[in-house]
Amino acid sequence: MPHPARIDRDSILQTARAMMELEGVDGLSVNRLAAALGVKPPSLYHHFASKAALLRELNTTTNAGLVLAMHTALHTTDADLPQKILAMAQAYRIYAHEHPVSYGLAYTNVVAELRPDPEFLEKLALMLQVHIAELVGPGESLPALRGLWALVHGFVVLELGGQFQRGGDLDATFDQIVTAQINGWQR
Amino acid sequence: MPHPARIDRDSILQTARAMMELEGVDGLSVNRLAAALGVKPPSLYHHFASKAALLRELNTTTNAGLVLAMHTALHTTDADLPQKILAMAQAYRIYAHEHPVSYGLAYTNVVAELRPDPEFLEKLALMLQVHIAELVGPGESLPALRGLWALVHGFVVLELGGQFQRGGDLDATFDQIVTAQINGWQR
DNA sequence: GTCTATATTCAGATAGAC
DNA sequence: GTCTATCTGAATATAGAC
Repeated sequence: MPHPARIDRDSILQTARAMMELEGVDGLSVNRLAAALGVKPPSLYHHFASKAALLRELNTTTNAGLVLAMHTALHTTDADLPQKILAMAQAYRIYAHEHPVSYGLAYTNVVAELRPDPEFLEKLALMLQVHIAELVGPGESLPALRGLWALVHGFVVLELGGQFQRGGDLDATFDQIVTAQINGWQR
Repeated sequence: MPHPARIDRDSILQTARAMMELEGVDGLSVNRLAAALGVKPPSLYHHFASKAALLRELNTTTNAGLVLAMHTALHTTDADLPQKILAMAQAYRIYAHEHPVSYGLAYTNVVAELRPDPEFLEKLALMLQVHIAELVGPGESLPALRGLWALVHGFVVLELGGQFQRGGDLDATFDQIVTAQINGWQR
């Protein structure tokens, strides 16, 4: 058998993700990806229409990972409401730390072309919004959700970008600022 | 005179910035920049050692612009402390809106190579921290500063990235969440 | 200080044989 | 489904003449 099937969508995505995390978004080229898979570049185009399509799939995976992480955090905590929200924020941050390059691809550098299925974004958003609504009332739940998302996202991006140059306990800071944001809405 | 001086550092930076804002970071290539300046690519290398050096200067300009915008906002407001902090946050956001691509280059995609002089970052940080310290006390001023920065940065990046898909009055939301963060620290 | 000309490398993508 | 072979284009950067 000269050419048995050696790759499929999953193995491509997995390798692409690993390569991206190791060498940055720019380090992920079609040529290099093919080489890492032991295959020639044209083969990849039988599985993905374009590089953009591949990146879009990677972003979908990232969002699914975020949703799962938060879901798990939520259901392994039976504390009060503010604690549950904090637990989800922590899970989000941890996931971003574990996949910094993937997270950056999905949420900074945002090119419309690479935006994943909006359905996933809704899922992610609603999961948090439900609990926030309990805290601040349904009328304020959208701005409150956005404030929390902005806070968590901003913190993660700044710390991953090395912008907090004066050190300090960033884990503790994260908990403090999330708590402050929650408290600020409750009064 | 066959070859009079036609460009200098300032004109290069100005044109580079405009080109970047119009066509994105990837639209700014050395070749295209030279063409826009009516000059050939090699000429640029007499003014900047590399493309990275040029981008680093652009980032320094962005940070200087942020500092100036916040400084101006601060000194044209004589309200109480929370209002002053809000005014600075608003000025930061407006500046980012006016230079979205430059802002993105400076604060997302952060490659160490392109990081501007840390001195500017300190300036930017201290300006805010002084006022935050009055609000929360000096001991908490660093985490509080970081929380505010994360919130503002995160909000700006998400809105510029088109991630707030459900519409709404984002100006009002911004004021609300910044106020919530400030209130959360005051209790 | 700018030019012409070019080196070098790499990108994403495709045609057509097997 | 994978291959060989190749296209096309663009990128950053440099040597050396004027």
